[in-house]
Amino acid sequence: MIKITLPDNSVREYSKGITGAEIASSISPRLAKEVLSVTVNGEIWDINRPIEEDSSVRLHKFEDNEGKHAFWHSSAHLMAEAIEQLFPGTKFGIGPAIENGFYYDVDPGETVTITELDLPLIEKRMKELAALSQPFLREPVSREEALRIFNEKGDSYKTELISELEDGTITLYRSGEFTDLCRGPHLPDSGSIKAIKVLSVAGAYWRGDEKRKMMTRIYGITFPKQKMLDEYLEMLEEAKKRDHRKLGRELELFTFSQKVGMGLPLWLPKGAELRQRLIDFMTAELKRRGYSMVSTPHIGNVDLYKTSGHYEKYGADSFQPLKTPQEGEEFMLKPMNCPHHCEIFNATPHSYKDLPVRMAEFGTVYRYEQHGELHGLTRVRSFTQDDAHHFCEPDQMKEEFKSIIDLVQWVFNSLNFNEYTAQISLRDPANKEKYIGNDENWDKAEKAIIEAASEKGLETVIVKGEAAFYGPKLDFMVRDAIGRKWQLGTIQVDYNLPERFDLHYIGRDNQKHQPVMLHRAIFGSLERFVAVLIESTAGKFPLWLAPEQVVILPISEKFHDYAKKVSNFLNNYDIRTLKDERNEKIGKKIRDNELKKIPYLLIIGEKEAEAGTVSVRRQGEGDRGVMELEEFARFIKDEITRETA
RNA sequence: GCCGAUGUAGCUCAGGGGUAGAGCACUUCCUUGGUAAGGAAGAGGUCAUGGGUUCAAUUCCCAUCAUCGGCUCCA
Repeated sequence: MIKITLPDNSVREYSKGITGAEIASSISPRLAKEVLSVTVNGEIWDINRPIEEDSSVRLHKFEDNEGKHAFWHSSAHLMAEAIEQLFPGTKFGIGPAIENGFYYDVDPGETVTITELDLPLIEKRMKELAALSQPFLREPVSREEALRIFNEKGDSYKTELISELEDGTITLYRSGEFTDLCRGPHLPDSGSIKAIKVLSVAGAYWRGDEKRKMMTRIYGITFPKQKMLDEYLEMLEEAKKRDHRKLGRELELFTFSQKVGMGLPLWLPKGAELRQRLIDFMTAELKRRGYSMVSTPHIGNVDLYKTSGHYEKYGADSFQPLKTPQEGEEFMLKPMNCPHHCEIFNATPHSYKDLPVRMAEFGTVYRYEQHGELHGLTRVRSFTQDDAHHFCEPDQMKEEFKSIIDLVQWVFNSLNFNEYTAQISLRDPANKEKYIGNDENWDKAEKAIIEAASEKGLETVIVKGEAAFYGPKLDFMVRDAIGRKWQLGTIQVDYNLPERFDLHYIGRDNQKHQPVMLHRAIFGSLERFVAVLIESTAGKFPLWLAPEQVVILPISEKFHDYAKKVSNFLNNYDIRTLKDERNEKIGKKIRDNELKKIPYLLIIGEKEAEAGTVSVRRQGEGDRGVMELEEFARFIKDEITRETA
């Protein structure tokens, strides 16, 4: 007998060789039906793999990530089997489960291309194969044996992978006619894969290396129930409606022009106002928090970037320097603000008593992004950072970090942004020579970040090896409507620039000392932030940010005079007001202005004109009843105060 | 930059070797209306751009550009 410890710390005795599936059925028949994978002593296993010793065990259903993982991983094998049958001779790369579904990278050979038209065929074959309920059979093999099998198949990608694996750890999984190199775990059989959608096809470099072969990546998703797939597809459709590129056009916020150039956003009046309001909001808070605003030009001498080191590292992949009539004089469009800010720091002498210096700028920068990478407002070639740099003494670093985390939390809370994650990026301890700055400083900085985050109650993920070469960092990430991850705010420690720009301050000992420099952005860039804001609000901005707050809808021409009076009245309260005086019926005006997502609609007719009132309607919520003019103005002001408090 | 797809009116899209069509938006007229689409008429397009095939190309072919889905990169 062996002892099995369950997550609730209860211990049950089973005979040696018991499987996860059998444990599940000993607990409940329902669990037995739903269990997909099992964690045994921290390792995820198939549910039909015998457990030979005392273990702690966790059973996973589809609702758990571990369960989904097995489900989708098996689905990837199913898809590969379908592809192998439909496109004989296809070579296979990797086919993992991902956050939403799975993909498989395949190479169908030089003469064959798999296009969107083939996806329904693959899907159909997958459904046929799933219906066969083929078991996924685990088979440990020697490396030699594995190489022989995949050499025979001509699967060169697989043999490349195998040759990097340690002998004795290699397993194959067989399902139907398909055999794959795979660590597992898998479902017992394909029968539980009831709902299948092959989603899309894309190119992907083998092992993510652009020098290597471009493979065909096919994405799919599956569910145990058709209803779940329907809901997922519906959710995707809904998400598309929130796409900031679509809403940006519909709400007349921004546009792009081929003539101006790709990736160069043009802010339309309503978008520009929204953007400005964010700037004003942030500026007011920065002043309260001891920042000084600075302003620097859009270009800088090439020598500036040679000093900073950016020219050497990124110069070739940047917009190329501008020349002037003067021989040998070259300027670069600024790709970041920090070198300029360093020179501002250098412009005046500093005592330790002045530190920390906090220097902020809404600085527009220009980066040459590759064509294929441009994406709406989230990836552009010209954008405005809410950039700032803190210059402080080493001992002040942690406090500065905390103050910045506090600011991020304050801003995100003010905007009802709850769905963000924070990632701390540290050095790769195995590759310390990749980084500049000494060990002691790095240790100090990494410790300061971790402690600051924990003291601010910020939940973080720590990733080793993701730090910049010049220092560790803390990034704030959010997801867009389709679930893609974007970085917004960032806090980075920099040991490079203070050194290169020879920044210093006079310490208590009357000696020169080098300050620590922190880079930070809260919005990240206004462009990306607005994009994320559009998608998270579906274009229904909070009242204080809405380009138009109130629209007045007179029932007929007879009430245009009263509409003007209402409009003037609200304007005196700085409430952004529009009138819809088109010759249309009130139902039509309501519909059109609801679709424009203007927060408040005021309907005025005979009753209102006589009584000096307005009939209030909240976007998306309907009739709110009649209010006195002043009452309404106060009501609006209160809402704004609540939002920005 | 790479793989695949797409490009027709301001927007969403249909069409197709013989110089273009719908709905919405727009303009004018009728209607002056009470909480999500009143009616009529009209205007609007070198069918992304440049080549080629053809008696004839917006349609077929090639290239370029842009957009979309990914990959790579991201100070």
